[in-house]
Amino acid sequence: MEIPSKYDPSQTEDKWYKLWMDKGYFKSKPDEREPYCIVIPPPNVTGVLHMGHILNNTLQDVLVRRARMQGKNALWLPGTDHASIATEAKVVAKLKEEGIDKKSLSRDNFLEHAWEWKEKHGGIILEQLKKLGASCDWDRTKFTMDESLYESVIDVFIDLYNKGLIYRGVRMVNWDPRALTALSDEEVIYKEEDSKLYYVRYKVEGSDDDWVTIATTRPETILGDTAVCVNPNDERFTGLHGKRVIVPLVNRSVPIIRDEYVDMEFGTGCLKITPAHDINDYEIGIRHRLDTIDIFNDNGTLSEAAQLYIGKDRDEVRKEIVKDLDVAGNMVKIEAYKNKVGYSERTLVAIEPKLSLQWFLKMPELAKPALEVVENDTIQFHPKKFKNTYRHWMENVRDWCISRQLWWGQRIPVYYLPNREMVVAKTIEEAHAKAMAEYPELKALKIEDLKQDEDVLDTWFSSWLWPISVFDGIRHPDNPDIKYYYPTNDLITAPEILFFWVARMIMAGLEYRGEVPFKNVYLTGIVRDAQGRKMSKSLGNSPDPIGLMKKYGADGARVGMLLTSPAGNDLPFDEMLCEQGRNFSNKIWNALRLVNMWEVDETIDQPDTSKVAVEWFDARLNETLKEIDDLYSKYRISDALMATYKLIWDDFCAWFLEMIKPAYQHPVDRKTFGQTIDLFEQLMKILHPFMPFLTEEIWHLLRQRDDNDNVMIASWPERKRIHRKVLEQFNFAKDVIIAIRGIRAQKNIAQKEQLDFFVKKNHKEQPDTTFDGLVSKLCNLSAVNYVEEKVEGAMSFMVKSTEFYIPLGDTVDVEAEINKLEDELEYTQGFLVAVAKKLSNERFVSGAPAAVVDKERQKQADAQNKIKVIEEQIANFKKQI
RNA sequence: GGGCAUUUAACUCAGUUGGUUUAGAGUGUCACCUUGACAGGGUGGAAGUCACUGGUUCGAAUCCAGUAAUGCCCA
Repeated sequence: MEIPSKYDPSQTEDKWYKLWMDKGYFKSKPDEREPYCIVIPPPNVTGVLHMGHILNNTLQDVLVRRARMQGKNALWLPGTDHASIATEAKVVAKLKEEGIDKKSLSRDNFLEHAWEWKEKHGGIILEQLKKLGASCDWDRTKFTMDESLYESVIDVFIDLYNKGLIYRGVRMVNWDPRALTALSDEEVIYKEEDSKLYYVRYKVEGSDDDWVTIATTRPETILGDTAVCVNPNDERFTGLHGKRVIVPLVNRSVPIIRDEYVDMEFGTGCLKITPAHDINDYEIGIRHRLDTIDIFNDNGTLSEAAQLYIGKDRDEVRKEIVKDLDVAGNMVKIEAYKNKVGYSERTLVAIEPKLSLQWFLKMPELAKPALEVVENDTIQFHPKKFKNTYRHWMENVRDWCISRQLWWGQRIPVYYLPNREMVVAKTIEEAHAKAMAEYPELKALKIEDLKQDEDVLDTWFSSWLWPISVFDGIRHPDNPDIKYYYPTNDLITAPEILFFWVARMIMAGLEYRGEVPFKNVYLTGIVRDAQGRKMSKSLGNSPDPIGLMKKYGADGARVGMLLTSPAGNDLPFDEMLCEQGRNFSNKIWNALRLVNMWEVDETIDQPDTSKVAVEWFDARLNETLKEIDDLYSKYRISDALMATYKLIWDDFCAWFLEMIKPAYQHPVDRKTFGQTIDLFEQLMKILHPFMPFLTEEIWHLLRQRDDNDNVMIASWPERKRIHRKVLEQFNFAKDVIIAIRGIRAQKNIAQKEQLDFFVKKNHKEQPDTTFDGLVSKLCNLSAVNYVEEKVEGAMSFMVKSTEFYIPLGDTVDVEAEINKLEDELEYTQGFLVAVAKKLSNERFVSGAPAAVVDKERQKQADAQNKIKVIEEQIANFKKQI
């Protein structure tokens, strides 16, 4: 059969993925084997695959495929989260396009639209993961709004409420005036921007012409001012203590208060205080018992409390109030100023700090044990440096605002009663019964009188249960799945969500299972473009992952992503890396073509050269396998890939196949052929986690296979004892071969021109001829001749302390040789000086360990010997001039 | 402003508790090779004051201090 010279992934990928699926190889159910489990960090249901997903999911697939090959019962459990804000925003936008206003819909009606949208678009990203080769157990796909997960979230809310960990409070929250919801700190993106600092003067009450000038970036909030604050140590303002000032435009009298929070250097040293609209002002307000005046409506327009500009948008009001303050004679000056403004991650509008009633989860009690398990390495972070970051956060943790003013999500199970009390219950019926029991005075209470909280829970309040709820371990803590798969093994995610996801999963795991949710956390880097910018949709700087897979093959893309992505380091992505991945595919493909086209002759014996070659490569494979296993155990995945890459490209293709290659149009012996196929198979197993499709294709082209003989379920190679001696022998031979090639290159001698070759015997030692045949074969030598004396007029070189000669007759350029030898002499002498200096140092000889000193002595002897030989050679050449 | 990292070849990175020749890899680059698996290839080169300054040590890319630049997190 004719095999094309280029590997074509489009011919293989879908075929093998389908076979793996049909065979049910991705499926897992509890049995007596050791489990290995990864739960996917659930991608946003609105999402499409981006480069970060490729990186993250390739890593997971590598780990899970290897674990499966190691005989573990491997489960990679997929799913998506409902992403309340993002999804709701998408659905609202879609309805708007259809001319439907969200406000005109009932809650249930809206949710119908949302579910419809989810059914239609929610699975895209999972389908894309299949293209990547992801070996997830798709039958177990979960969604954070599935009934069992939904109910788990509600159960947990009720439980934590009953434990006194959930409370309702007024807090300054990050308000998104477009999405009309509070956001967590993590959902706010701060951007530095050019804005302005406005200097506004307030008249001192009761004075004729005394003024106080404040500086602010937000003049529109003046309408909500309830104080002006100075630093008590600021001598400029001692005369103002106890006085009051008049807030411009609204003419409200407010006190001048003193607080050390005020930075005397900043602005005028005088700070206006708006407790309802600034977190710091809010805290000062509490300290000084100030009034709070909330001047904004939820949508960012001004409320009646503002007295002026009622109903106008905050941005509009800023422009108007600047003019009006100027007209009123209050505007002193305006300066250019850079400050940081928070924006909503989802809707991209500026965040409004706002006081509102929200639900909170107390963190300190939950955080303490969650810190402990990381400190004592029950959970290990890779790389370790994130332990510090984690500790810092956990020691300064703040209560978690878990309510969101949205519809898409788990609705808070709190019911308000006509008597302004509330009950927490799973259903309205239960709430009713509970209310009747708790408040006997509400005899006539009807179910309709109960009003459920309008808000839903933060999406992370679902995700933090993910490793438990996907196994239904909240509702049924003793079910076989949760008992078997929990704790899971590895979690692979981005450092950005270390706190608001990873940390909280650890808290939930300890709270609800009494056990950590995973043992290792691998933090990936962030995929950046060539200029170091984070890849994002808005910048449009991300390549299309599906396009990449088409162009370079899924295997090529996987290798490309992994090649330079050590854990925790950012990855400046370059398509060149995928090209390298694709080239690697092709290299392996062509190794297969070579082996496949050999004709096998049953009658010929195995040549010694092939026997030695097989011995060597087998040793080399085992040596590298040990290294690879070790790298995996340290989660150094890109290093494991590189070791695999070099084993295949350099050792197998460049060295081994050349060693055993029969002469042109000659057959190969049965034994060598069989051993080669065996070794090739081993390599495909080792490579399989990285390049699942290519390896499966090659596996089936290497020999006839039974129906269930697929590399995906083959067992990971067992390590054998490493034959060290043959590795050393090869390394020596390799140096000799490289030196001969160097001479060929330098002298422009074609490979097909045979060379004579002499080795000067070291008198004391019996020469080791093991690799002579291979040196001869690979370098096209007439023979390897051993001589007692140096060969005159020949090109020569040294490996260790052995001299080699290649007579080239007239073609030797004596002068060039002398120059080359003199360079080498100079280097070796320099080296010797360095070594000698060490050895002449009394304190080195007495202070350093004996082994180190011995090594230095050996180096010295080698160098001295080498210098002697080089000097002789130079002298010989000089005689010829 | 506070905290945590990072800085090694043109690029991306290794370099373990200080001692494996005067620091390695992959990619790129240069020269040669239209060799029969592969030009998506082969062979052979070049390329680094290990950010800087001091210190500790017989010995420092490695440990310590300071400086500078960059990144991330928090305020």
